[in-house]
Amino acid sequence: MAGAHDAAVLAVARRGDPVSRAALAQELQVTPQAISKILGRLMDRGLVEEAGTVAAGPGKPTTLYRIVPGSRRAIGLHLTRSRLHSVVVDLTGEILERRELEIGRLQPVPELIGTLADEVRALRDVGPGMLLGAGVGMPGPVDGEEGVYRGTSAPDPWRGAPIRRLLAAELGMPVLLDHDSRAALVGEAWSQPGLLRNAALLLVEDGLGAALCLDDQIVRGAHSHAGEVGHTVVRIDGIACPCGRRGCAQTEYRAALDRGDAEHAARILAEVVVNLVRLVDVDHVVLGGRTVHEQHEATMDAIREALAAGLSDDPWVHVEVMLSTRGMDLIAVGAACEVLEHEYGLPQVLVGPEERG
Amino acid sequence: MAGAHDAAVLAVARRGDPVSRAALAQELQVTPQAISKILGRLMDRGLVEEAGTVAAGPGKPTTLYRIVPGSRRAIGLHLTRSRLHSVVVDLTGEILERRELEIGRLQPVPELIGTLADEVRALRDVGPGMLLGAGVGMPGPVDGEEGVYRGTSAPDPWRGAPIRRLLAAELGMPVLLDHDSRAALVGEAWSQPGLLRNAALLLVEDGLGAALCLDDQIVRGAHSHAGEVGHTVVRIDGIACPCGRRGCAQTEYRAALDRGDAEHAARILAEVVVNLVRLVDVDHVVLGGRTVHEQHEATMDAIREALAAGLSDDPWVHVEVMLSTRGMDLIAVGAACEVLEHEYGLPQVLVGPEERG
DNA sequence: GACGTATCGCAACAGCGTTTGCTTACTCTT
DNA sequence: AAGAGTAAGCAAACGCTGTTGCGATACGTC
Repeated sequence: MAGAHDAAVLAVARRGDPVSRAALAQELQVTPQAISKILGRLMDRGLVEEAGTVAAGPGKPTTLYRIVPGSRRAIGLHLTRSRLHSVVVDLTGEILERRELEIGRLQPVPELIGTLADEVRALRDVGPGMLLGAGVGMPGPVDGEEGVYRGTSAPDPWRGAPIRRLLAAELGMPVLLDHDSRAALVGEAWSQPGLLRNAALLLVEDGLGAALCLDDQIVRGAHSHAGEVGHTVVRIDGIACPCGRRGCAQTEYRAALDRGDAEHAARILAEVVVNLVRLVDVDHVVLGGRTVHEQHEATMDAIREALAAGLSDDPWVHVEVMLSTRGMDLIAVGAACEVLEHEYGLPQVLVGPEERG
Repeated sequence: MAGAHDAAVLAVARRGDPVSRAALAQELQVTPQAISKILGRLMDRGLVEEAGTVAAGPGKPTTLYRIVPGSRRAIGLHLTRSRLHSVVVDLTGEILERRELEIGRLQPVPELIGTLADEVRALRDVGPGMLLGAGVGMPGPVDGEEGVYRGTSAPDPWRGAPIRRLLAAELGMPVLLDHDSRAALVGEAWSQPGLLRNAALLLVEDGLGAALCLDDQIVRGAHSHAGEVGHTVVRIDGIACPCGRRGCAQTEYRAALDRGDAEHAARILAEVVVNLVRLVDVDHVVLGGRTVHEQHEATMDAIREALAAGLSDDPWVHVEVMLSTRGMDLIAVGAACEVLEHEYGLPQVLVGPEERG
């Protein structure tokens, strides 16, 4: 696990307040001496710096350390069929600049890559620090490992496009591609380290998506398809869905909205959340996405109510429901944070036989 | 990650066929020299032995190694309100002996501990090898970390009982406690190493339970409650459930069975499985438990059909549906395998800030 | 019997965290 | 002002694990 402790120290530093070696040693369960070596490495890389000393009683005063937000940057793109939303963020995930582009028509893949590359180039020189690369978040089935948009069975010019490889070749920098909801959760977790060890994010845009983080690991699944919660059935024999089944959450939700029944729509989201909590037992649920943002209070109330009714009332099973801290930038910031996470996050756990492809 | 490679080598050896150093080096992505050291350690502990040589062409013939099944043993208990099923298994998870005990009435906790301990003592001296400890699998909310039966809000003499601590004290050996479905999945994964990297197990006993393994990690969740799939809603506004909500899978399933509609019952299980696959994207689904065993063919067909209908038809999203390999011993064997896993499995991943409680 | 080849194993080395002992820097007491 | 007490930090040695280099061993072929 090379770098696991380095990443953990960086995660603590990202919380904002300067920290002492002793506090880090306490939190990571290693000796202060090991923290010295870790901080030495991080300072050599320019990621961390000294932040003065505090004297609290007798003895040598404690040296404090803090993260250097401006030492690294990453670019994040949120791609949909109609718009392209772009941001540059610093090492802590704070936005340095933001761009917005309306896409008039469905571009063929080579043109799309050009459009994406132009946006990245426009942000390339914003802010200080080393630019690590660009992340792209988009809806629909995405293979994050391969960096390919899988698409559905329906005809689609983007289907099967190896976006990561093409864009990386075009730009000459590292590129990551992921599902929009997973990107969003990575972004939320990056800026609130330690809080979302076991969390789910529900993304309500045109469709309904989810992402899971269990034991500090983002769940991608066997085929990188985890989180397709929109076509989860909440009402057997319910409304027919284009996917061929009946009673899918996404279709029921949209039908309720279309007939003006916001209350019932909120209730469907609530049932989805409760089902999800029962299955994987997360203790934090984050809501995000364009649609939910408009009526978030009512939706959150409905979810909290359903959780209270559906779960055991013991205090040790409390589930915190919260709104995304990033608003409309949620996915673009998340895509950028995937790049940061890739470089400076906890190493992916992939042990066991035939560990790497 | 102390012992991660040792555990991985043991996992490969568990598959049965003797293996060479070169093959292990290839599979674990380490040098043959490292495999030498790892095998040396494992042989010192008696877990592995040489298994002859084979000469395949010019050069020094390859030495083969195999696991020593009789070197270790573990005891597994499957506890329900009416029965106690016990097994001893060897290091590979094979059953050495099995016992069955009817429990006439609901025993108070001290008496229950005595009953459990008696069964363990009866199996204590069966078979060769070092006895590692005992595992207990039981239905209902169980806190595997703490080894406590949480129970529901309903009055229950077992509620809050620290079974692990009490039984360990009584027996003077390590004891593990876990949810029945999680134990079952650990058992299945132990005897088929490498196959169930991303898998779900659906356990159909009196209730409906599930367990998840994602990226080779058993999912326990924030409160050790993961897998409570029985009270997942599959039909909003459906049949009233004792849990207070309507349309819970477990209640709908039982209602269908009670009115003799086996086909609809199977369909409900199928919807649960499809929902689960969509959310976490597992590529293996294992079915187990008393109830499903009687009609497994019909149930499995229904699930396969629903998966084919509900999932994209692309070949790279195939989901394998299989029946438990252990029949009625599923949970008892799984509980025993939790002990083996605890001792010789991949180390639990718990990195990051405030990593240990 | 000499030669090529593949496996095996010893020895030195490298990364990372721990242990141990000493130095530094500050406060409090006399 | 000098000394005692206390906490933080540094340096070197060590342990564990896997890697690299090189020589030893065992087999086939010419």
